Amino acid sequence: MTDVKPMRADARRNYERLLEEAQHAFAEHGVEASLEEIARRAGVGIGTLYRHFPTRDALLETLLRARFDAQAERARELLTHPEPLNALQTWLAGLGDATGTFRGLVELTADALNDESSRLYESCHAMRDLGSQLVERAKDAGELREDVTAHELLLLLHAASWAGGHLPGEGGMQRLLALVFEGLRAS
Amino acid sequence: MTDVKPMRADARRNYERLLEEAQHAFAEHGVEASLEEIARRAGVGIGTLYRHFPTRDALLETLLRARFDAQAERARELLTHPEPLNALQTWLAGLGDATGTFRGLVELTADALNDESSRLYESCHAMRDLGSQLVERAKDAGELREDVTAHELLLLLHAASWAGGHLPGEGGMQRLLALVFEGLRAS
DNA sequence: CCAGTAAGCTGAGGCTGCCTCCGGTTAATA
DNA sequence: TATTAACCGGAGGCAGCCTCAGCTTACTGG
Repeated sequence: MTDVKPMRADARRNYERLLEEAQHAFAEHGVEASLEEIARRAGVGIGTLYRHFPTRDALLETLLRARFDAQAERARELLTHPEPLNALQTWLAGLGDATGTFRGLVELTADALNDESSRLYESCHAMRDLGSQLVERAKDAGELREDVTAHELLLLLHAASWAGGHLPGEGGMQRLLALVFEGLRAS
Repeated sequence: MTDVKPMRADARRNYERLLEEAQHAFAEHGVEASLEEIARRAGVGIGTLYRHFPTRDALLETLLRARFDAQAERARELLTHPEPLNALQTWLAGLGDATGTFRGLVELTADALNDESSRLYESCHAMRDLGSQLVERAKDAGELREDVTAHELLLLLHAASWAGGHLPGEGGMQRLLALVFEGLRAS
């Protein structure tokens, strides 16, 4: 079906240089990094960047797909963890770390969850499904309130990740996520 | 001390036209709305906008200061509310509504909380202090866990507000805030 | 009422970034 | 080695940011 012709050698070279530089640029300047700068650093015309990645999202998506897959794999492992709620929390924390790598990435992924036409929506499909299974398992075990949805939890995670990015030190997200899971009321 | 000379009549007129248009523009397009567009709609050269508001933040701050004051006033009222934790939650919800009016505003205010040199930091000082008093009161009443700080709570509120803005319908923030306050564990 | 002047106004211009398009280049193929 | 489809490059049009030098005008005191 989708048996793509192999790329021409120069094309492949440029494609890979672009991905490298994009990774650096996004890590350093956030998801709004200048595309022209990326092309420049890759030693390639701006037109070439657009040929390979027609939109900024397409570029990001290519960089992120591997992570989504890894995150899905992690969920599969955690589905056999003896403590369902802990497993869920651990998984969410990992996801939070992943979305914290590029400044501004959380916004993108949060929006992607509500936009079925987005490329990112599609490419994190498997991951989301496995996340939902973790949620259901925690509910079935009576460890998680029944009225909360996987979608809401994912959003809460994104919120914690977002907030962590707006805190000076490291590990803010972990602390906030813990608070959310433990609750705020005095025991 | 700060007895400012009264503005020239034309200056005052322009200043007010600019604020009006800025309010519209930010409400419609979020905090990244085009400043040139604002100047254009106000029937004023771009230079005039920059004369009155040297930065985008200065413009925003002028628009927001009144809200901060109102929010501080609200906190003062709630300090006498019979249920301290409820009072705190109510106050936070109000604050969340306020930061939800302009798209992108939450990011700004969250950052301002960590940047003492920012104009916004200063201008929401009184409001923050009163918020802290609400937190202390809830702790003293034994309704709120002792180990959470006012700063963390404010950040959680911002997180919920942020997330609410990334949810399709209305009232997402309220729901998420409630979840955070009630906790996630099954009862 | 008028002239002098500080305060205020303007918008061209330099910069950066986005994205498109088409003439020129080159890797693959036979 | 000649052919050609695939690929590359970067000029150019657009929009937004911000500054600055030259012009205009509201106030003032006489």
